[in-house]
Amino acid sequence: MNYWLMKSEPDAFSYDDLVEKGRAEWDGVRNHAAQGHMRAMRKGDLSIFYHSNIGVEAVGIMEIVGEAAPDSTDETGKWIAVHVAPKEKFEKPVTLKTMKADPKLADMAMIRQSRLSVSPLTAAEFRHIVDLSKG
DNA sequence: GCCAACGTTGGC
DNA sequence: GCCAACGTTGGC
Repeated sequence: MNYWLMKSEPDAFSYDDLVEKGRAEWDGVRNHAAQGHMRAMRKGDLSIFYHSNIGVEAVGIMEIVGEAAPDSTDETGKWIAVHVAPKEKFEKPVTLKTMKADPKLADMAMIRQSRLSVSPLTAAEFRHIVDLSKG
């Protein structure tokens, strides 16, 4: 099982939007590094849902429920998307500030390369973020 | 193939 | 709104 972190601007698509839909295509990713990570995702993998720009915090966990398939919003046929479902909303979001200040998270791919919209997490990083969300 | 110009992302 | 990081485009 692998762990991931995926970003979305909440005014475009928030964790609550995902809860409401029950399942969604994670589309619109147009970056090769991010695409590579999505291709490596397998059913049952877990991902942190992160709100960029507004909130700037990790807000919950989602599960990968559908592996790489053509992105329905892409007409070129070059890009893929995965399907995700909500798993657990954090009681207390974990802010970027908190993550940046935590030495256990200093090597997080997203912190080292802030613009990467889909990034891998180690199991330890994932568990630590979940722990932080419980206060 | 190099690199400058430009566009986008995302934190602050 | 500003700016840094980074990706893409296009001239040469």
